[in-house]
Amino acid sequence: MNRHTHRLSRVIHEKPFCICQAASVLSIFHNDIIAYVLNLSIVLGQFSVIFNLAYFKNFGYNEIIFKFFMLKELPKIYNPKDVEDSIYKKWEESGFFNPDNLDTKKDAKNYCISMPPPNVTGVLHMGHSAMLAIEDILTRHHRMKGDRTLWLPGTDHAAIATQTKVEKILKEEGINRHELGREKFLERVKKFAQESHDTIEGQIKKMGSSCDWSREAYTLDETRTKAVRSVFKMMYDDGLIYRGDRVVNWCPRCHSTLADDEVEYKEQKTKLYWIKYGPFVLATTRPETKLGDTAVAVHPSDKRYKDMIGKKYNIPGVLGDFEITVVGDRSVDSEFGSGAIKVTPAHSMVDSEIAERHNLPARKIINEDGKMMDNCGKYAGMTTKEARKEIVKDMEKMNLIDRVDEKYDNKLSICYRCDTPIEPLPSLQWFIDVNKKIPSRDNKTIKELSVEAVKSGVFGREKINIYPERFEKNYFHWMNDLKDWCISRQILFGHQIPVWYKDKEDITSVLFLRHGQTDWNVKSIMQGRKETDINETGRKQSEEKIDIVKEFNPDIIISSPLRRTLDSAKIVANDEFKVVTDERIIERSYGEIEGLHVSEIQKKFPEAESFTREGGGTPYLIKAPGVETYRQVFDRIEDFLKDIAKKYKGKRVVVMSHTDPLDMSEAIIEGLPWKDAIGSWHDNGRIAKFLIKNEKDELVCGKDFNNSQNIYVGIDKPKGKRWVQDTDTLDTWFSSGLWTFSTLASSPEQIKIENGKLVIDSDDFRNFHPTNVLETGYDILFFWIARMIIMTTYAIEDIPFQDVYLHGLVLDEKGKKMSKSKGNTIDPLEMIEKYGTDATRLSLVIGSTPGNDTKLSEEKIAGYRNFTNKLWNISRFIIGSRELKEEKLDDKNLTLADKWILGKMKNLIEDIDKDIEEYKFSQAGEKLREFTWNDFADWYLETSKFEENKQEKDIILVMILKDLLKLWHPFIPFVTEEIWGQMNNGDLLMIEKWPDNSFYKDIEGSSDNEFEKVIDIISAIRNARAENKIEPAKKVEAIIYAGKNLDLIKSQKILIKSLKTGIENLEIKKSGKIPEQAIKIVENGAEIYLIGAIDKEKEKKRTMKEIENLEKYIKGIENKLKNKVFAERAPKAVVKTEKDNLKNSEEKLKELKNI
RNA sequence: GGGUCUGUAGCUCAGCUGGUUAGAGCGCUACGUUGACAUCGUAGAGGUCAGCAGUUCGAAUCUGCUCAGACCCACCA
Repeated sequence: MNRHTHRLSRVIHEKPFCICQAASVLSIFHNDIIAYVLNLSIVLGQFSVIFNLAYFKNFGYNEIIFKFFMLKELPKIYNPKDVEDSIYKKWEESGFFNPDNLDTKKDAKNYCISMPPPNVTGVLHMGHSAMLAIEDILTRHHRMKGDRTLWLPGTDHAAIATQTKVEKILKEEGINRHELGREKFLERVKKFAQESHDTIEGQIKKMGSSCDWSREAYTLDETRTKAVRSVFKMMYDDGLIYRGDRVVNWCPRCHSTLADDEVEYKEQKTKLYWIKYGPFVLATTRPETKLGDTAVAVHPSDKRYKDMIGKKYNIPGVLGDFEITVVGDRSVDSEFGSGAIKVTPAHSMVDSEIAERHNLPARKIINEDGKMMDNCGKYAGMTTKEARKEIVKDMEKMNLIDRVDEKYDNKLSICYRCDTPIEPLPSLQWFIDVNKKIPSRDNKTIKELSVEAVKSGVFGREKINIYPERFEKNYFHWMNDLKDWCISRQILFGHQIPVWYKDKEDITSVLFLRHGQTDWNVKSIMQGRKETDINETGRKQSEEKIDIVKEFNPDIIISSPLRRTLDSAKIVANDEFKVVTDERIIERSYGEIEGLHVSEIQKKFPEAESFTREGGGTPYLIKAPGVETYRQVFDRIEDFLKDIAKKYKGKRVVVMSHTDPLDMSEAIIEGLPWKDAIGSWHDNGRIAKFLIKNEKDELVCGKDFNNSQNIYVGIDKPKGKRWVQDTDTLDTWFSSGLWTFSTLASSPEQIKIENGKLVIDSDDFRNFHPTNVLETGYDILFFWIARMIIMTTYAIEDIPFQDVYLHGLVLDEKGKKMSKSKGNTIDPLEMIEKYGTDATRLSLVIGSTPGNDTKLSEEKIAGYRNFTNKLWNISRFIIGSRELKEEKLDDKNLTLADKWILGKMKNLIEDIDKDIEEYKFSQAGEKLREFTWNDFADWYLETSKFEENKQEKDIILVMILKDLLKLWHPFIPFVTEEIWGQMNNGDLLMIEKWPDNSFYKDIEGSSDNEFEKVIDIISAIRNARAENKIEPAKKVEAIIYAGKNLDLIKSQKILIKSLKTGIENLEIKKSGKIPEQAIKIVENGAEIYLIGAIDKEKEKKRTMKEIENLEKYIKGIENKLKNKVFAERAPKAVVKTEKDNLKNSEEKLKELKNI
C-alpha cells in the first residue's frame, strides 16, 4: 500500500490532470479510490485535482467542501450522540470485554468485579449509573494495566418487586392475578422480566460499561437455580434450614411474608387507647387485637404488680369475658404507660416472644387477608381497621375505655414494596437458623463466620475491607443482632423451594368442591333432591376450578348423582379424570320444603326450627317436616369418608357435593360437633387427608400435614409418583447471596456438592473467585452484602470478595431522594442524550466521596460536558496543527516549559494510578481535570505556539496527549476512544497499555522546575494590566530587572512577551535605573516595570494593599520564629521553610517599598 | 433509646496520619472573539473553617461538650 501511495502522490503532484482525465474518460475509479485520491490531494494541497474530480464524478461542491473540512479538521464541537453507539459496538465486536480474548501475560493478575444485578423491574436510574461508572473505571483501569479483567454483568429477578409490578400492570388492564391462574400469570411475569431485562441491558451499554456480556447471568436461570437448590439442600442437611410455625411479618396485599429488614416504618399520628382491663388500665394502639389476648405482662420487679404475677383474671371484653394470665417479663418497661401490657401472642412479634418465654397459648384472630377471622363473632370478615372502629364503639358502650390520647406518635410498619401495613401473624414458614453451630464449619455459627470474615479474616483469607471503613461498625452491629432469617415467600415468581412432599402410603387425600350455582340458588329457593341445572355463572365457577383439580391430580372424582353436581364434576374433570357417583354425598332431602323460598318456610311450617350464627346472616334450617336432619347427613358423610379412606388408600379423590354435606364434612375434618360446622363451608376448595387407623378402624382426619407426609429436600424432583413441590418461593436475597460464585459457573453441571461443601468446577471460578471488589450503594449493605458473606462463607468456605466499596445515594440538587412521585428524577438516558455519556459519568464520579450522598443537578452534568468539549478541542488543535509523530526526544533542545510539563505528567501518572487503586475516583478525576485544563491547555499549549523547538514540541504534545487519553479513558471512555481513532492510532484505546512514567522520569530537570516562576511573572503582569485598566489590545513596553534570576528570565523572554502580556518591547537586565511613569511589579525577586498608560492612583493603591498583606504575613512568621518553644520543638524542616519564607517576603517587601 | 455521619466562599464539595497567606468547580464582577475551544480566554471579589473549651510550640485537622441537620437500627405497648 505504501508503495502505491507514494506513486500516486507523485502522480498527483506532477500530473494532476492525468488523474482527472483518467477518471473522466475511463470512469474506472471506484468510489473508494476516488475518496482515497481526494484525501491524498487535500494533504498535498492539490486543489485542482479536488475540483476536477468533483466535476467529473458529479460530486456537489457542498459535499466536496464538507469532505475537505472533515478530512482536514475535526468538528469544532464534540458531539457525543454521533459517535457513542458506534464506538460501543466497536468495543463489543472486538471481543475484549471478555478476558479470554485479551492478550494478557501468562502470569497476569486476575481481576474480577461482579456487577450488582439490577432488578428486572423497570429502568435504570442515576444510582445504577453511578455504580456502572465506578465499576467501569475500575475495570478499564485494570484491563489497561494488563490484568486478566472480568466484569460480570447480570440481572436479578427481584421476586416481590417484579410480581408487584406485573400485578399493577394487570390491574390497569382489568385482570386479576387469580383469574389468570398460576401458569399464565407466571408467563406474563416472565415476559415482562424479559422485556425489562432487554431495556436494562441497553441502558447498561449506553453507560459505556465494558462488561463481558458472554458471561451474563440471571438469578433465575438454570445454573443459578442449581446453585440455589444445592445450597438449600446443604443447609437443610446441616440443620440450618428449618420449618417453623412462628409469627412473621405478613403483607396482606402481597400475600406473603417479609424478612425483618424488608419492613419499613412510617411516622404517623394515631390514637392511643387507655382501656380498662380487669384490674389493669393499659394503653394500646390496636384495641382489636384484644380478641387475641391471652396474658398481661409486667416487669418482674414492678412493685405495683408484683403480687399479681402468676395469677389469672377474667377480663370483660366485647365478646364476653375471657381469661388471661399475668406474667413477669423483663422486656416490659415499667416507666412507660401504666407499666402493664396486654399480650397478643399471635399478632405481635414482641408478644410472641413473651409468650414463648412463658409458654402462653396463642389465639389467631386475623387471617392472611388482614381480616378478622370467624372466631371474632360479629366482627368476623371486617378488616382490622373496620374492626377497630366497631370494637372501640362497643367498648365505649360497655365503659371499657378509660381515655384516649388523640395524637400519639407512632411508627406504623409497612411493606417496603407496596406500603401496605404489616400484619404480624403466625404462619408455617422456612427459616435459616443463624445461631446454630455447624459441626462441619468448626462448630461456628453462620453469624460467627460472617463477623470473622470482616474482623480478622476466615479460611486463610485476609479480612474483607469495607470502604469507607465506618460501615464495618454498622456491619458488626447488624450481624450481632441478626435473628433467624425467614426465607419463604408466598409469591409465585421466584425460586420455588426445593422441598417435595408426598403423602404417606395409608393416607387418602380428598379435595372437596361444591357444584356451580343454579338459578334456584340465586333466588334463595330451597333445593334438595330436585334436579336443576347450573347456570352460566355456575359453569364459570366450575371452570375456574379446573386448574386446582389438575394440580391436585386426583385418581378419581366422586360426585353426588344429581345433575348439577355431575355436570360440575365433568367440567372440572376436563376429560382428564374419571368421574363416578355416590348416593351418600347427595344433597339433603328437603321433603315438603323443596321448592319454597327461604322466607316462606316459617309461614308454611311455623314449627320449623332454624339457627342463625352469632353476628347474623342467613338462618339455617335445622328441623322441619320430612326434612333430613343434619345428624343424618353427618352420619352418611362419615360413612362415605370411611369407605373411601379404605377404598382409595394412598390415592387422591375429588368430592363434588352440596353445601350441607360439605358443611358436615367440615365438621368431620375439624373434629367439631355437627352444629358448629353449619354454614362454615367456604367455596374455595379444601383439601383434607384421612387415615384409617388399623387397630380401631377409626376415621382420622389428617389436619397435621407434617405427620401425614414424607418430605424430600434436594436438587431435583424425587423419583416416584405423587411428589408435590412446596409452592412457596425463596426470598430473592437467598439467590443473590450466592451471586459472586454462582455467576462463575457456566452450566449447572459445574455446580456440585462434595463433602458437605459446594464446589464450582470451572476455570472462571478458579481464576476469579474471590472477586476483587464489590461495589454498590451503602443502602444494601445489610440486604445484600451481609447475605453474600453469610452464604459464601458457609457454602464454599471462602469470602465472596476482598474489598467492598460503598458509594452514596444520588440525590437531587436539593438533597432529596429522587423519586418518580416527587418528579425530581434526573433520567440518565435523557442526560446522555443531551450531554453525552462521558459528561454524565464524570458528574457522578467527581465531587462525590465514598459512602456519602451526592447531589446531582443538570448544571453539573452540563459543566462536565464543557470539559469533554475542552479535551476534544485540545486534541483538535494538536491533531490539526502538529505532525503526529512518535520519535525519540532529544533532551538537549527542551525548553523550561517542556521539562515542566513532562515533570508534571510524571507525577500525574503516579497519582492517578494510586488514587484509582485506593478508590479515590473523585480525587483522580479532579487531578486529571486540573492538569488537562490548567497546566496542559492553558499554559503548555500556549507556549507551544511561540517557542521554536517545533520538532520536540510535536513529539511532546502528541506523547502527552496520548498518555492523557489513556489516563482519562477509564473515566470518559467514549470521547477518548474517538480522539484516539482520529489520531489514526491503529488499535482500540481500550486495550492500550496504561502509561508508564519511567519515560518521564528519565528527563533531566523535569522536577524542581522553575517554570512556575515564569508563570507567576506572567500572571503578575496580566494582573497589573487588568488592575490598571490597560486595554487588552494596547501594547506596552517593559523592563525587567531580574537580579539573580537573570538567566532564567532571559531564557523565557519570548513567553513573557507573548503570553497575553501585551508587551511590545521587552528589555531584561540584571538591574538598572527605575524608569519614570511605570507600573512596578515585584515577583520572584524580579522587578518588572510596565511603561506608559498608568493610573498612578490605582497603582499606588494596589501596591499599598500588597505591602499591607505582606507585612501582616511577615509579622506572623516573625512571631512564630521568636517563640523559643517553637524553635526548640518544631521539626527542623518546618523551621527552615519558615525562615526561607521570611527571607523571601522581606526581600519582596523591600523592593515594593523602593519606589 | 442505641448507633453512624455531616456542618469549610452565594451553591456543590476537596483539604489523608496537626505546620498552606485555607483550595477547586459552578455562580458573581470587569474586560476580551488574534484561527483549538464563547460548551472559550484573562483578571478579580468572596471564608473568625457551626459554637465553646481543652491538648499542643502550632488546630479546619486531635479530644470533650453545645447547637443544627441527615441517615441506620431497635422499641413504642
